[in-house]
Amino acid sequence: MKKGSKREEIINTAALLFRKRGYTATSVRDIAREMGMEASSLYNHIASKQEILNHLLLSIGQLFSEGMKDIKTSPLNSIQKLERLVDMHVRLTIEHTDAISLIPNEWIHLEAPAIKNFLVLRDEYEKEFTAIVSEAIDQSYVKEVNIELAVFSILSTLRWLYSWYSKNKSINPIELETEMRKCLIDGLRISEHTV
Amino acid sequence: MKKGSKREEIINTAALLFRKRGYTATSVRDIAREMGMEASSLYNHIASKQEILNHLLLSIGQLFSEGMKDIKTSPLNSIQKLERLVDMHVRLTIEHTDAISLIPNEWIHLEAPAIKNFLVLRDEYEKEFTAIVSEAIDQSYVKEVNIELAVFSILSTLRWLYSWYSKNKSINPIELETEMRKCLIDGLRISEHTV
DNA sequence: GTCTATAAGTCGATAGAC
DNA sequence: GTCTATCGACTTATAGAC
Repeated sequence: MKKGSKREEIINTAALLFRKRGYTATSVRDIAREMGMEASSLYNHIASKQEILNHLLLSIGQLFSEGMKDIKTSPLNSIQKLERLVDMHVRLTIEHTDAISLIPNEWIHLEAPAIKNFLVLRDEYEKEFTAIVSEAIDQSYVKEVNIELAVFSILSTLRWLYSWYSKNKSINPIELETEMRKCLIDGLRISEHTV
Repeated sequence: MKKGSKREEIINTAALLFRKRGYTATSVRDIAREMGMEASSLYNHIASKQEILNHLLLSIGQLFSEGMKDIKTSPLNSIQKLERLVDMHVRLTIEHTDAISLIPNEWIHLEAPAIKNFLVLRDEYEKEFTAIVSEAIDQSYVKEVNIELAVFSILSTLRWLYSWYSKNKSINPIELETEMRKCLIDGLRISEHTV
């Protein structure tokens, strides 16, 4: 496993601590202790604690934006795009568990102007997600539901998947994608027509 | 609207601030400012900041436990119980939005022994929730899915509902229950047999 | 690039006057 | 029950020696 720069090590260490204790409750000294150095030494590699949070959230936000763009511009139909979105969340959750854990809550500790950049990225992502669900309804792949609530429901689970994955790392990624599509798109109930 | 005691006012004010800024980033002085008094005066009504968090999380946990007990011991069948659980989350979210917002993340800031009490309540609740889904599968109301992942998926959305509701308070509660049951149990996809 | 020392401020909580 | 004053610990971040 290739080792990153010391800066990257610090950022990854911070991500783990931010996930476990929260951004505010994690001190620069905590990060330094975990790195085996003094707090002041960290400042040779990072500008501030805030910069770490900013970097983590905006870089993971970029990954989601790029993934969304690829799926949106693909030749897949709307329901296939929806399935690919679920798969992308599963894959990014497995690859960037700690950074992703900051998305639901810790973004509130971003300062201006970083917080605005993050919220713009998030809003754009949700709009594009909503457009795909809307298209799936128009094309009769999906039932007529409250679209905003359906998108919220799917994204809530996908954004929290990191907490489930943290405790179940041995699951096969393909199986996780399959199960998530069942839970989020297909539904649990056995329809009366097929019983 | 009946006004509570000053202690209750403080706790409700703290809940709102904890939701918006997080427990750690909310100072006792912040709570006092919102109450229009000095920080030291709060201590005539509460023992500590930690006591507020403890009270909020354990009292809301009690409400869920009691609701679960009522549903579990009811004469409903398993799929009806599952629907009632969704309804209960919706109702408690509407009635206790701020306190419920602390469940996904802020419990990590509980100290011993309160944190253990909270986690015992939560684990019991999840076990009983899982048992009901399991029963629904055995009785062929629900498809054969990864039970733990399905429960996680449903609870993720229900625990995050407070954030959607905070921005959409005008929705009719009955409609919200109906839509959540569709998203979480029935599924979005139109099955091939019914098209 | 790492250290020691420290600045400048905030934290939760308490003492004691009124 | 509310206030002013304050304690001691902790916070992020910087200065400067090596």
